[in-house]
Amino acid sequence: MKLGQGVEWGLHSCVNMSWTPPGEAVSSARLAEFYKLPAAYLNKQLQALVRAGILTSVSGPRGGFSLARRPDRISVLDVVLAIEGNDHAFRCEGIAKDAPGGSMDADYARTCLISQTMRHAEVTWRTELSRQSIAGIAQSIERRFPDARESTVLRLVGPRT
Amino acid sequence: MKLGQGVEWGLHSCVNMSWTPPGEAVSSARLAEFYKLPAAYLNKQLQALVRAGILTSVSGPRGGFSLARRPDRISVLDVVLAIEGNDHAFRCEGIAKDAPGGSMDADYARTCLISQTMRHAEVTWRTELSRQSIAGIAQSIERRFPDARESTVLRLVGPRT
DNA sequence: GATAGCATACTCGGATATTAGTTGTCCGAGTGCCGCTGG
DNA sequence: CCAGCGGCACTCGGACAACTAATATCCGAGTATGCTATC
Repeated sequence: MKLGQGVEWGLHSCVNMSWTPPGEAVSSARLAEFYKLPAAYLNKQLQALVRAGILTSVSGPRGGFSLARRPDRISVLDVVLAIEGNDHAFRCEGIAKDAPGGSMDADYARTCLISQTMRHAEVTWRTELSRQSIAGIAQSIERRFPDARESTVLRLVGPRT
Repeated sequence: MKLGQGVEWGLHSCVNMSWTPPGEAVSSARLAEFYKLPAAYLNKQLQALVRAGILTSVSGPRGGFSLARRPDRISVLDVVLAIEGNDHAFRCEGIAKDAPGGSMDADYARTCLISQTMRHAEVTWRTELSRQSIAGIAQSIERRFPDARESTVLRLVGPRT
């Protein structure tokens, strides 16, 4: 059970983009320099967020990424599923259907108690993540580090002219 | 976010072993034949459970694996962690310590709100799994399929002489 | 007939290939910006 | 001085390579079993 690095990058990027003024796009190169990350790979991860409808992207100069909807409408779960894929963590291959008494083959995921247990635990995990939104995290950060927002915006979009 | 196949095999094997008479060991070959699985690979997974203290193993004829403690003392989480490793799913690399205001470098896992959120969700997942025990699952299966236990034991240890 | 010794078959355990997935890099397509040219 | 136009720099997007982890397999170490030969 391991999550890809892109989840962390995607979440941080979304929080940062929730602070940038609307209409201003942030390029992946800028975000990558911010965190000292490989720019092209970060770009690749953000592409997944675009495909999931979380971000919008524009090409060309002054282009980049920006949130596709209000940050309080983007849950942490949305970002995780967009990057990791929405497959279930516990892949029940239904091995018991090959077992001797395997006449109960219909859909093993329901009848198998082990599968049910694992699925239920994963549902609680997903529910917990769906409760937290990008906006909520951003607010918590602002409360704890009052100048985080200002310094981040300054570094990302540069000093406003 | 993906769990290895060994988790499913390990859980099924533990449930089956909770039904076998105490003192009787079950070989990995027998379990593998039961589920139509590659025997050597299943053996490898069960080795991890032995290292974690969940199973005990004996070599030689009439040898095999058996539960190291009462099945109501073995949680699903124990099996999952034994096979998957007890690392956290969300690897917080502390990317923000490279960010401009990165003086808050001490231990980023605590101060980073994103890390906190992911960790908290994982804790609920683990808690849910720790509530379920091998014995509990076995009982539920027995309730739903009354003859599951008998047929399984018969198939695993053969007809008792 | 009983017992000690021995070959044997069976088991786990770890070392070793093979495959899939993640991580990282590169180049092309598209787009807005800037300067140049002509009126 | 102003409008139109062409080159250009910058961006995303997807295709390609390197590396890591999961999957699958094989052979050696050890042990209880069952047979055999001897007393």
